Amino acid sequence: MAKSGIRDVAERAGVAVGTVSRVINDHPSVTAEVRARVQAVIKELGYRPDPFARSMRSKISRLIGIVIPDLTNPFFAELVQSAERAATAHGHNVIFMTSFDDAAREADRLTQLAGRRVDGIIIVPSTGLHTIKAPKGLPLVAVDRLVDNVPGVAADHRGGARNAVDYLVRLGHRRIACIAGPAGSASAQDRLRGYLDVVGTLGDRQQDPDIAPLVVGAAFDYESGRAAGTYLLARPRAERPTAIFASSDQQAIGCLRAANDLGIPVPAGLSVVGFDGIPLSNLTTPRLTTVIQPMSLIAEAAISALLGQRDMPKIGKPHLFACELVERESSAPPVQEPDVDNRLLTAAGEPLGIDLLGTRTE
Amino acid sequence: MAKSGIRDVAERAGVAVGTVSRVINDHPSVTAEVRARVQAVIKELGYRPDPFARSMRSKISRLIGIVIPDLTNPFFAELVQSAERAATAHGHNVIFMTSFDDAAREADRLTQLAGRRVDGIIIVPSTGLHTIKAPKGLPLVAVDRLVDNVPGVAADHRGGARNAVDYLVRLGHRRIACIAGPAGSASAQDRLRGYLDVVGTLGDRQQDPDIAPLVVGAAFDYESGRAAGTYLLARPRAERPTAIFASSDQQAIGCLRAANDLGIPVPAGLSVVGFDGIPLSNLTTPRLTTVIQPMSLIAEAAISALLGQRDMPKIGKPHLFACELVERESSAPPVQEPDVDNRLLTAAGEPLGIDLLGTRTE
DNA sequence: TTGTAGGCGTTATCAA
DNA sequence: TTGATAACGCCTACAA
Repeated sequence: MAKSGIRDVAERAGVAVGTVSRVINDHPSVTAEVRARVQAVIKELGYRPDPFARSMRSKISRLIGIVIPDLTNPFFAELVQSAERAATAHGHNVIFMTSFDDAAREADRLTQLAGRRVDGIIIVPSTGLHTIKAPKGLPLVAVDRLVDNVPGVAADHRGGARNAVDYLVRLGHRRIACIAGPAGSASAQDRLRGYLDVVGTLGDRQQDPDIAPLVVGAAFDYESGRAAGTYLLARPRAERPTAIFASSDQQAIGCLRAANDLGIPVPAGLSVVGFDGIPLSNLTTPRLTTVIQPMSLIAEAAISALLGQRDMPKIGKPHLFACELVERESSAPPVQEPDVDNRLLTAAGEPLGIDLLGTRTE
Repeated sequence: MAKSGIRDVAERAGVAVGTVSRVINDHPSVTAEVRARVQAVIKELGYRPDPFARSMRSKISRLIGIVIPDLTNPFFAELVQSAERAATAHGHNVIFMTSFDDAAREADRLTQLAGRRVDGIIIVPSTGLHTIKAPKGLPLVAVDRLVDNVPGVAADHRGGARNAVDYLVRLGHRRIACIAGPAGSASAQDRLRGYLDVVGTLGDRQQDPDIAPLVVGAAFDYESGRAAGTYLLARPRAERPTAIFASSDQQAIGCLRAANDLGIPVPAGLSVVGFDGIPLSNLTTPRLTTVIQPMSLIAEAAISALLGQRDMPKIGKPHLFACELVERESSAPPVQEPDVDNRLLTAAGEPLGIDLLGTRTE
């Protein structure tokens, strides 16, 4: 049998096509009796409305686009998975795209999505982007990395970072280094700010050079974390940080690796705290103390903002979700150090690559 | 200005709508001059053909669906990413869906995809599935986990496993355990077969009970790997395997963790070999010796089979891609053992959960 | 090569 | 509440 259309159903049910349409779309003004009859016929004929014809008229695709820089990042993978679940719950499907963290490609993807007439777009902006050329009239929400001209939802990166570093301070650490994320990432900047919030108020820098910020920039991935960790740790013990706050779990894990390569025991000789709360963070050796972002909450909020049209965050006033610090095995109080001449430490105390917070490159 | 349609373009260019359509679709029978003029107008007006109207007529959506069990598995994440890249290269977009490894949900997703009129579907079947109810007339290709009634492309799991275990044997190991994947996974079965291929021909079992297969089943994730590893290693040294072949990198990494928890040094006291070649495998401590699957090749092959319609693997004759064994730091020759009474080992030599290869549950 | 017109399967409008 | 009918934007014979 040829696939049946709405008119087949109408005819078989003895009603007009309009009525069938109303039944399909749950329009209130249909008698219960008629509705039942029509639905019976629909089931009988195995009728499935054609999404194209439908969208052509209604201008609604029930499709949303999601663009992320890199699915290899487990954090984004979790985001995509959660978003898909939420979208499905709202009766929508998801077109997935990767920007490979490239602004040009990202712009192209956005255009494609607009061409597809998606109902909305969720985007994790590519690094370095601070403004997005959104197709006119297309709901867009930025997730995780916030930008200036688009509504956003994200974790409270700054607050989370603050908690993490504060925790290290309470543990007794003073020489706390920070592996910052890429300079172009808004979330990386916020985490760095959180770090500086705490370290900056740590006491009198004249008295104790150790408490100066020690920051090195790196990409978010494992390997960059390892490189940054190696850089930070490859110096005499007296100059070496006793704790490292990494801007991502992947960096932190790379850091663990670096410490291991250098024969530095964690947490005995070094405390490491990560950020994100990817599943793996709980399975490393030692298990990673980290700041967990409530990913599924964030994804759901983004989706329902996009689809529900209510609760849409104002531009410039993003919705922020609190993070949770989980204390695991990679952090501990610093060990007693052999006497050292503090004057030798000045060099190490100098801020490194601190221009990360410099002017934005529009 | 209201968004312009094909007739606006036609009018503005002084041609008929049919001609414009022909230009859009690269139909050969259009004068170069006319084509140029039309294209100029298209650009001038910023005209974008409506995909719905277009698909409604042509029955082609330029959309493909991809359904995987779990994006949290970095291996699948890489697959999705590669597939998206390949699909984009073919002018298609990707609708992404998660089955959460649940057959019912998977079936529902397939139905949805069919309803969307996608041009084809790539699926990593959920565990335990050996046959797929494919929507009639919809090109479908199974990736990684092969099923009986659908064309498939995957890595040569069995060959890869064989190489890995063979490598351990050449290193001098005899008591080689295998952490098998879930019983329902075809790829897990193939890897187990590869393991058995080698261990089964290892010599005279009557003479040397050590060479009997030692298999324990587990899910593919970290935690299951850790549990399985703990189970395998929590016995007297003399009965303990000297090498473990895990069916996934995640399992292997969990295993590393278990070994560490039990104070067993790797590779000095235990060799571990994984499977998949996820990025993380190169960043663990120690770096993991593993079998790398050529994911992007596999994804590309799947896409071009689906879209190119040529090179479509025959049902029952899947396209297999060779894996590469990379030797890293988690494997080494077994260390000299203290004398032990071999007769005590018989129990450990018994196959465990070997029914993994039993009859399929259709 | 180009123009014309019919129809794809729905939804929306307007009467009844 | 229901029915009839005109769009929706495009493709594709078929005719010129």
